[in-house]
Order: sequence, then structure tokens, then C-alpha cells
Amino acid sequence: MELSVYLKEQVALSDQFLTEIDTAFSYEELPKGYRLVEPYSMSKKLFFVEKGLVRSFYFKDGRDITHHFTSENDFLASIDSIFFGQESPYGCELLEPSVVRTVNYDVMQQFISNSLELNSLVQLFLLKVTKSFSDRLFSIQFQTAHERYNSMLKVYPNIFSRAPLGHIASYIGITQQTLSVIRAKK
Amino acid sequence: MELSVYLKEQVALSDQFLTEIDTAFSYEELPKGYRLVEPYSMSKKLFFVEKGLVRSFYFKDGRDITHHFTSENDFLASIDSIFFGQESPYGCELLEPSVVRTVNYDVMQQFISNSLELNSLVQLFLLKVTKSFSDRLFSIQFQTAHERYNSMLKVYPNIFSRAPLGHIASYIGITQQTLSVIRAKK
DNA sequence: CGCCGAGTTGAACTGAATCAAGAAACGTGG
DNA sequence: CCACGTTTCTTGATTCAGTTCAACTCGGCG
Repeated sequence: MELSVYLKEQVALSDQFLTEIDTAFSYEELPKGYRLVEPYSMSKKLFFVEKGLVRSFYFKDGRDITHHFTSENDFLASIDSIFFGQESPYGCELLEPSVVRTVNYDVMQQFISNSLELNSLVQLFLLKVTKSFSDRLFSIQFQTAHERYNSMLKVYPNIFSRAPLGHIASYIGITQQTLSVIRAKK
Repeated sequence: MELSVYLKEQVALSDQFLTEIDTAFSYEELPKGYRLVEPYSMSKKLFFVEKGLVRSFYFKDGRDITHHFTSENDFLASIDSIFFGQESPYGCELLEPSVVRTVNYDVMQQFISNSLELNSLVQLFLLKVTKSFSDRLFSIQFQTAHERYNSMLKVYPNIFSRAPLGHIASYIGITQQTLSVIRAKK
């Protein structure tokens, strides 16, 4: 979905303002494997995924761990960099050829700091992030690997055809071997 | 710390506006065990803990699980109720006699929707919540029970003299027995 | 005194990790 | 279109951290 269409759905903005925002974002069609953000770097960019699939990840004891999947019609940004002004361990890469809209958050901040509507959009974004963390915490704390696998299927029904098993396994907090076993017996 | 002092530290507001906000909050000294919010209810109240310790909790398979500890100088609210307008499984109770300031969020919303400064305060609150969830997810996913115990000691140095063992155990995602064993050997 | 909730300790059990090895799928160049 | 190397996926044996269940200790209080 196009950014402008998405914004129109989410928040009430004048057409003129909407266009202004829309043109502030660049438009790029990028190949599979492309790195939007390098791990352990500072990136104040705000991304909107119009098409495709993005994975954010980090390294823990040399292992590559999936932190989040971002698919169509969602924003993506480094909270550490933008809100806390510090380097972020999370990198972002495309798992599919994708269409990505990008803007520097400083530019966006100009718009936001003059608009209560955009402020509520930021709030909404943060609430979604919070909710997603909260759900995953619950999931890791109380669900078995098998239950988490089922939850994953519900939230991302076709993820298994879009991302390699190892990336999915680390996202739900298990090893690739365990995920393979779980998937087999069902 | 008093609410008004805290607010002054966090965000730039005129003295008049500050007073207006401050008087909107009630002031209550409440006894240990007092329930600020019942589990599985809807509460649009925003609390600020000036003194004492609050525990939010929920039930999972009949067990009482600690969701969060809120101590001095922090806000507390039901995200489910306020932002998603739905009943929340989380209840809140006082672990110590506490001083609590309370306001209905609808009233607060009046202030917020006219103030970009307060909007940024809401953002800050949500960011802190997000960060705390993110840290705990990492903790549960990668740290052993023993490491989580150590982290707990760092974040809440005196929690063991303020809250019963079982409440702390469920917060860090282990059983009371395991926590007891961990604490013994060190 | 004796009860009661909170904390401790120990034995048996278990879900998932680790280690290791092989099978399948994938893509790139000849 | 096939051959070869690389990545991805599967399967099995072993190990371990933490749970469960159950009994026991301790301090406070009616």
C-alpha cells in the first residue's frame, strides 16, 4: 500500500499537508538482501515498507537473532537512534525485493512538532511496538515452543514461505533444530 | 517526590499550567494491600506514585504472576483500557503504604490534546515502557535464572526487603523454589 | 502453644539445547 | 541443463536448567 493512502487511513490530515509529507519520503525499489541499516550503527531514518519483507536482527554470542519482521504497510525505525540518540545493535535487511519509502527523522520531526495529529500517529506507532513486545514476552514466558509456533502461524500465516527457518526460529526464541522437529510432528 | 516537582524536571511547562495539572490529580495515602485496579476490569485512571511500591499482576492458569513493579516517581496506567478501550487482565495492588496521585485519563487527555509538551511526555512514558519490555524480553530469552536474579538486584536493589519472594520470582519468570535455591548459593 | 503463611530443601521429571551427521534445495558458472 | 559448492533443513543421541511435587523449617501472632 502506498504511504499516502496508509496515512490517510490512520490520521486526519489536510491533502496539502499529506502531499508535503509524502514528497519528503524517497521511493526505492531494493533487492533481496539489501541492508537498510547496519548492525551497531546510528540511523535516524524512518522507513515505511510499501511492499516486501524486512527483518531486523542482532548478534548475541555470535549468533544471528531475528528481532522483528516488518511487512507491508508498516513503519520501521531505530528507537535507540532516534529517541535515545545512541548506536543501535539492530540491523535491518530485506528478505524479499521490496519497495521502501525513507525519510530522515529530523525532517519528519519538523512536521511532527507542529502537528498534534502526527503526534498521535507517533503514539500509535509506539503503542503497537509496546503491544507487540508485551505479547512476545508473554509468549516466551508461558508458551511452549510448539504453542509459539502456532501463534507465529496465526500472526504471519505465510512467513514460512518468505523467510528461512533459522530466522523464524530465533524470532520465536528456539533453535532451528527444535523448530524443524515441531513442524514435522503435526 | 511530588508530582509537580517531577513534571517540572521532565518537561517545560508554565507554572500556571503546571498548577492546573497538579490540582487535577487527587492525593491519597493508602494502606498496604489496597487495590488500585481490579484484575479484568476497565480503568482509565492515571496514577503517579509519590511514595511506596505498587505491583501489577495477572492470573495465568490460576497462578498469580507479577507483571510490573512501580516505585516512587513513576506513572502507572492501563494501556489496554486507556489506549485500546478494552478490559485489562492486569490488577494493581500496593505492597507498602503508599502515596498515590490519581486522575481520570479523560481529564488528562484534555490537557494533552492542547499541549505538544505533554504529548512528548506521553511519548517518553511509552518509550520507557517499550524499553522495559524490550529489556525483559531479552532477559527471559537469553539470561539464565541466575543472571536474571542479578539483573533484578541491580534494577531494584532493595526489592527483596519490600516484596515477598513469590512475587519477585514470577516477575523474573521462575518459580519461587528456583529463586530460593539461587539466592542460597551465592 | 499451636497454627499459618513464607521460605527452604531434595528427588524425580521434562522441554528444549547442544552436538553431530546427513539429506535436500538452491544458484551460479561452465 | 547439468555439476558443484553452499546454504538450508532434518533427524537422532545426549545433556542440562528449571519445573513439579512434596516434605520440612522458621518466625510471627492469635
